[in-house]
Amino acid sequence: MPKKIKKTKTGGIANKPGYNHKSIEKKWQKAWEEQGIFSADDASAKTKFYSLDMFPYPSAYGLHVGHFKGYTLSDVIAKRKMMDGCEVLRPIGFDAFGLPAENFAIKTGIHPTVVTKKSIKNIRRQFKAAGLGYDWSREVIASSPDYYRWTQWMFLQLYKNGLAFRKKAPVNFCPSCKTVLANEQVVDGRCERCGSTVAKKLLEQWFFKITDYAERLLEGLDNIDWPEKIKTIQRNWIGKSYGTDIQFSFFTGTKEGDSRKLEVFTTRADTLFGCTYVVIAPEHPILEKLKPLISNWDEAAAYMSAALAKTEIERSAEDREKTGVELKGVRVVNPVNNTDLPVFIADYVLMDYGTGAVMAVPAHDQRDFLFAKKHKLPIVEVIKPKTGETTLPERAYEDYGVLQNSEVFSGLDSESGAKDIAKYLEKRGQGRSMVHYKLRDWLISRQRYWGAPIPMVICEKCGWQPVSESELPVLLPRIKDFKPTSDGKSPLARNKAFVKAVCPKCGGKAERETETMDTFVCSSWYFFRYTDPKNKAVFAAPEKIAKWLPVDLYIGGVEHAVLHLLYSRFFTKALKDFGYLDFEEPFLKLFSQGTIYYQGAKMSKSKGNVISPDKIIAEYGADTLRLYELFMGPMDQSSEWSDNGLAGIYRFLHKVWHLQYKVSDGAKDNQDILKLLHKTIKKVGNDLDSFRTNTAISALMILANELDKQPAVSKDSYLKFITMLAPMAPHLSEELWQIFGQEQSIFKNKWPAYDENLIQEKTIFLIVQVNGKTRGKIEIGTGVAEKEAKILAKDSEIVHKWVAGKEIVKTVYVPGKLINFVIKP
RNA sequence: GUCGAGGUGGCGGAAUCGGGAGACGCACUAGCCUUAGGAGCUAGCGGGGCAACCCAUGGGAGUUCAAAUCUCCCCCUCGACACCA
Repeated sequence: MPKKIKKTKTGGIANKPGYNHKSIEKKWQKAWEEQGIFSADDASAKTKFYSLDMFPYPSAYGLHVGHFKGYTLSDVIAKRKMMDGCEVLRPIGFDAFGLPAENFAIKTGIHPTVVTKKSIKNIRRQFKAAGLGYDWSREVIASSPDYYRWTQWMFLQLYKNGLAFRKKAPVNFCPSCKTVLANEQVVDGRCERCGSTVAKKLLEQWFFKITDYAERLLEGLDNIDWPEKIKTIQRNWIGKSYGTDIQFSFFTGTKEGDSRKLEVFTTRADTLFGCTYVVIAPEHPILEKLKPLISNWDEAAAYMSAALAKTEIERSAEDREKTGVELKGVRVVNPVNNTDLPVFIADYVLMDYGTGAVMAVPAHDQRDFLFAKKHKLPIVEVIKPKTGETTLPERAYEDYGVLQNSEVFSGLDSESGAKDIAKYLEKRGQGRSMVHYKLRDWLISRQRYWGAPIPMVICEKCGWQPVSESELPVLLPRIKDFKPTSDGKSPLARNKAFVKAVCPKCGGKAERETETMDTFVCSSWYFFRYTDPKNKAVFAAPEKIAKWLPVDLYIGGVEHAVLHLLYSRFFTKALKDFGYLDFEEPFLKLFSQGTIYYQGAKMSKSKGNVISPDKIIAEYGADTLRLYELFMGPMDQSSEWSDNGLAGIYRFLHKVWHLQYKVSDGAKDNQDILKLLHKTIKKVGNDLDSFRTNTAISALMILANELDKQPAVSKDSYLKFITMLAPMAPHLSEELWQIFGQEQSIFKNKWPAYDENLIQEKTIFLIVQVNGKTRGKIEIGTGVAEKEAKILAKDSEIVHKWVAGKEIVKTVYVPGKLINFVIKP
């Protein structure tokens, strides 16, 4: 339990009202909404600014304070932009389909429709209570038919352009959620949602061909202002590698050989002479064709089915144990030296990367090394380390070096030798330079109820047919029995009325697809819909898209680095190719807020360490919560929640409130105060521009402390101070603004400008160092020249004391900063 | 293992360009005020030393008149990926 927090009393000066967040926050939230202060005007001629927050999934538990860090930051930036004269689009909605709502519904027995509606209402209330300035007129809810109609439309566009297709493949299946999952949703072999161990199943499913866009998804990263960290995660996920596809022909003992070829992929063609066997993935389709040649087929077949039955965890848990079976009766020929080599199947080779087969070079690849040791296969060393030191025979030597035992290539540097060997193979039609990616196609089918139905029907005669666009949406029926089953079928398959369909092509008997789409499909395009959320003719009118997009600032958690953020980029590129857009990167600038930890762990319902904003807001107010989260530290760093930290912020807001009683029209500020004020305006502006809210607040605290020491404060200075505070503590600032008789909202007011002349110092303190150690400072005029400064410094007591007659061998002068005398010891 | 981010008081952090280390806030200590204090105000608050001063930004070396900041090596923490050929 959080310990009791020290509270500041709300009273203060006799007969004058104290700071009461409860009354002012509710009042302004209502007023802003009624006046539409934060609504975007499509017709505005001002510079547009599209500020996007990742829309939340409507958790039944509501949001915790950790969620508000990002939302608050973007709210501050958006409000600042407004005050800078921009027309700001700041929408919000709910990612309402998907497993969290559905799993909660299954647990409680309440229908997902009901759960979702209730959860949305609660989170909407939380957003409003935090003073987040969203344009509620543009709210989108992904589970509502006028939204998912367009999700289905998106599917159809992808289908028509060959980017949505069915494929039978080993897919990830979560036994607890009873559905297949995308690669990106499997973390460490476990379901991202429930943590169950994911099984492999061979199923025919719907995929989006994101792999077609691998290169563009990679290239696009170079031109967007995203954190390097997230770009790196995406680059690694796409996983481009350059290498060579090499063809090994099968050796049958005859001169003609066999017309069938085995293609392997390698990034190390330089090691080809060291290849002593080849390995094929157990799922490789070529095995079926080789069956007649394989004398130990039963043994091989047993290994294949065992490999398929293994989960990712089992397969990687056996990390060092390299199992496999030799395919007796099959051998291949190394194209460079015509030696014939044995062929193995082993599950350390993956089907869905490269060609699903590798050339094994035990001397120079650790995995092959372990396998060769275990199966007593020859190890041929073809690279001599340049340094003369080798890791063999303990382990494979994997670095580059000088080629040996490689016929004409011996003696070459192995890194360039790889290119020479690749060229040699290419000339003879036995290989080619090739690029492979780790990225795999996006599996979007889900055997679950709570999602957008896939708009396809299967006809007995015509096969799979898309539902006509005019028939959309394919409505998700409200069924009572929405629980998933283990038979691999969607709950919708049990609903006869839904399944029954007519073929759009021949008009004959057909059946509707009963699977629903991955919820990440819904979130891949929602930022377009915000620009035109009620349009019934198109997903968003072209002129609205042109007006607002791309998104200027997207703030959200790093957890979507390879999920939502990759999928959305893919959708945008595809829509551009279909002719709907003229840009292909949706989010120009991305910022990822750090996680808030509590009691040493990420806040989560399951760990029981969540802090609800409701409680904090009730006790201290939204402004305190906001300011505290902005003050905790750099916004991109994770930090630990501290109950005590709130108190300091609460005190600061009280101070700001009570300062109003020192303000009078007649009061004039002295030069020091004016200088500090203008310095603060400059600093807060710069800090907010670079999201350094912690130092911006610090600067405002310093100014407040100084103002508090004055007997009186001018109205002008106070209002400027309040204006700077407004994006961060909107309620208090608006209230004070109002108290001083301002008519329009503070957010319609301009961000204050600073006067450079007022900031200019007339004198500076020149730091005096002796041998690089600071020994004091002297006050001199800013215009003082080097020569004069030196004389003044030498004349000072500091130098007299520390130099004391010793010889000055060198003087370093940094204008306006310091002077350093280097003396003989 | 690979890649990425980081390591500064009792704590969160500041130092934006290589130029006074510790801003601002929390916690703590003393005093004032108060019927009371979990309020407010004043002062103190990295370590050592009576002091002059000395030491100090994970550890070690280096560059420099000058290093939290730059270079090299090492240690630790967190995050991402992880049999990717």
